[in-house]
Amino acid sequence: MPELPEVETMRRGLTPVVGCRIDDVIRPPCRLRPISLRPGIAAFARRATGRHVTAIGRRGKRVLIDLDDKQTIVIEPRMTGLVLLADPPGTEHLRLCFELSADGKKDKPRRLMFWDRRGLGTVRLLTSSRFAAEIDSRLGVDALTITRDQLREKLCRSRRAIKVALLDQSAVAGIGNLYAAEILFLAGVDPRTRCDKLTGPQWDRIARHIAVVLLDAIAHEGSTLSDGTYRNALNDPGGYQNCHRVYDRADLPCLRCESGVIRRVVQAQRGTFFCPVCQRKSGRHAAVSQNSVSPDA
DNA sequence: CCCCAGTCCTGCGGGC
DNA sequence: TGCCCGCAGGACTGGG
Repeated sequence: MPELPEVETMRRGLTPVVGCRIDDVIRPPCRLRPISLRPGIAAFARRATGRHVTAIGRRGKRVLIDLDDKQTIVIEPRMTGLVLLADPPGTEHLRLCFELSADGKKDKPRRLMFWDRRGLGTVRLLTSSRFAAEIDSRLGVDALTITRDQLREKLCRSRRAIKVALLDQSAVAGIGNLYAAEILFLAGVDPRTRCDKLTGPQWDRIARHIAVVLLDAIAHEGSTLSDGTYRNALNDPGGYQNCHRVYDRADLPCLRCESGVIRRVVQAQRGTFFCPVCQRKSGRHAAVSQNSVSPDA
């Protein structure tokens, strides 16, 4: 499931597309239900064809492709979407193709593809005013740059559990289910703790470990789970799955304390993984920062 | 406003 | 062996 580190890795792999011209936008034949595409394919192709790509960006879990007339293509991979320059894992889930040219420049990609096994992903072509209305106004500060004070100000009055609040993209953009679990583990905070009950030191540790975990995951090029779906733009898997401390480790011993057993509970209909020993509600337990399991050790 | 449940979707694995 | 059902969850919507 692409979260911020996976989408950032996609973005970095897509930079060769900058300078390319979009020659056509094609929805390949697909027996499955079509993904959400706005506007429809005819208007999408008409508005994008002939435009040059000026930048590849990212906001939260969305890939942004800026065009030379201030339009932006916004791709949301959601659960299983991939943005690829290399050939996709298979053609039956290929959802959208951008045909590219580069005015004789060598080594430029000829196609950019959106592949999505489950089809929950979306692709939109937005004008700058629509971008402001649909992206800027709805997403919080990007998780990679949010400060402790911004995070605390945004959430400290909420009665939601901190794990649920971290998934709210209008508060902080980019954290999903997997990284929320890893962040709260390293911060030593029980994921069920209400935001309005968190102490100052706990906010410090949460904010610090948002950056620690996301940067470390980007350095490993994201997490490719056991279903093998996630791939970067060149169809290569990430490596951070080998660094997970709690996610998908229910009933296994805690890698840090070795006395706790990782628990799985359900919060807001999503699985939450945590160590009941290392992550106590009292907050008395120190963050996991001096241990070999931790990235900042 | 705040928060939760339901919805979309496909592939996979457990149970029978 | 094969079928069915439940589960996975990001983002949005509707309702309490």
